[in-house]
Amino acid sequence: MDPLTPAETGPLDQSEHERVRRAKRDQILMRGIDPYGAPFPDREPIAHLRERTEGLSPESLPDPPPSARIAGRIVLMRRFGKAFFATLQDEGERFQIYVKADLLKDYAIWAELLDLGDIVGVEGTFFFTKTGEPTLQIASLTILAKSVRPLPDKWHGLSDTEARYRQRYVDLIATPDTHRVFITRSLIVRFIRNFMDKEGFLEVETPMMQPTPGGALARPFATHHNALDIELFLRIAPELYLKRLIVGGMTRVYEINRNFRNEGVSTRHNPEFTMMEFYAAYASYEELMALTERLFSDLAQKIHGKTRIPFGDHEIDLSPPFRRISYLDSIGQAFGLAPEDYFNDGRLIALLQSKGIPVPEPRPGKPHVALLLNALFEEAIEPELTQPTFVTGYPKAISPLARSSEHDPEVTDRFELFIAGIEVANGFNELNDPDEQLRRFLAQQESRQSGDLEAPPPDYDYVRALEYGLPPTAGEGIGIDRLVMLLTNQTSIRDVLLFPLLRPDA
RNA sequence: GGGCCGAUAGCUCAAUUGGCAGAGCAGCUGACUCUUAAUCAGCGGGUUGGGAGUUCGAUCCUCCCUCGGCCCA
Repeated sequence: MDPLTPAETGPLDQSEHERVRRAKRDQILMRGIDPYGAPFPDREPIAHLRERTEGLSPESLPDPPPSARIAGRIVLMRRFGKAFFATLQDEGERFQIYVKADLLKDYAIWAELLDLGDIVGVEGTFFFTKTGEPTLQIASLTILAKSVRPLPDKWHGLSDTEARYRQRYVDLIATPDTHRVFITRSLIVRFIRNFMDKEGFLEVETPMMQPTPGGALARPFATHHNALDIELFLRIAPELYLKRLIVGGMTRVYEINRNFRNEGVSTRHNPEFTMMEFYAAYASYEELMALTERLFSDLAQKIHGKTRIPFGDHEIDLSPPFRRISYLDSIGQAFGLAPEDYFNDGRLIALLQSKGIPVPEPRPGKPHVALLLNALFEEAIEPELTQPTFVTGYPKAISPLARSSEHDPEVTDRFELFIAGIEVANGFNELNDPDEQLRRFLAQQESRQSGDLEAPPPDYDYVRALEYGLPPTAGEGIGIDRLVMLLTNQTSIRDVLLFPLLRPDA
């Protein structure tokens, strides 16, 4: 094999380390050994070997001792003259192996040509070292992949955040905690599916590419289908499709999948994120709040073994019931505002000014009063939403898909759940009057035409579905990434996404 | 979009007032058959993110750009 030329390697730089490792790889090759080995079947996961040998001690070691066949990446190596210890890592778990010259054919080759980062398969017998470390004494060794790049520092690992996100594979090798977060993430999602199934919900999958994006206020990503020659949008929410299913007679449905919103990135936002949406016919949003409390406390039990969990500098108590406050009344109480002034623009502006809070500029398509209320809410209420809190009683003006309350037509039967100041869930009684829905769509279209790019276009087929009759239905969305953040104590969404969106490397 | 901070060897980090760019790990050579961040002796390794400017002289000061982090919108 001819060495690659710089023109061929392109942006893949070659350090001295890499040249040395490539030379070692070539020496392995020259001995007739494939440095990128064949499959290694029937290997036992290291975690399993650990479990299997857990109860053993040097005194209770059976004769003959257990044997094992494991594979993994060499992450530590301690060489002596005619023997070496190495630590193999497999699925984030580590196990020590001991290789002796008088027990392994070709010992000299491996002692010379193996590097940190190489992946090997080994067979040997279990024993305890003098210091009591469970170890596998190796009788055969196969190289499965030669690594030609050096690993990060064995002690400090990879701490450069940018490198951790761009080269997640290296982060996963070097940072066992990263591996653990994503194992936990998988556990959480599986637990939620199980929970929803037991609650009688049917898991469904609805289009991610939609001709008419809707179900949320956000700018979509646009794409194009060549064969049909049509414009399509990556979904901003599955909402309108899921409610079509309720019209069709599926009474309880849920979907866990990706949404895409063409907006900025932050510690809480990634343009693609995972959401669970679910809808329950004949139910009310109060039932969903109760379900959410159960789900969250069960999850905390499952992941932490208790409902008080650490997050950043706080301890969050996820045992039900969660605190409930009213959006409008909490603002009213915080600022001494009378209910008849809740929607009084002039009064709200005066209030903001007297508190030295910047008065939000009117924006196309948004009722100004909604922006004013939101400014007050963010100032006085949001900072106090550390412990789980359901905020209810949102004004109709900021809830275009929610049904108006029977008691007060100005507010909707809606809640948002805040934990650690993060909005993790949003649910409401769905609007099922087709004519009212059409009016709200048309109002959004007007906003759109006056420049509000987040207002979705009308979805006439959805209105037609409502005309067939949508039973009274409660629906909710739970941000899975944010929930995983809470349960794994990660304060940035990027740390619970394997591959967060970054600007391409220069 | 705005403010603040950061980018130095493969990795983790230093570098005094602007004066020869260093250490640990990793690598290479040698010793070592129970180490575990192995140890001991020796050696090599840099476009200081990119560009421009000031200066006798720039990792350091100024400006522009790229990428990232945190906070704000």
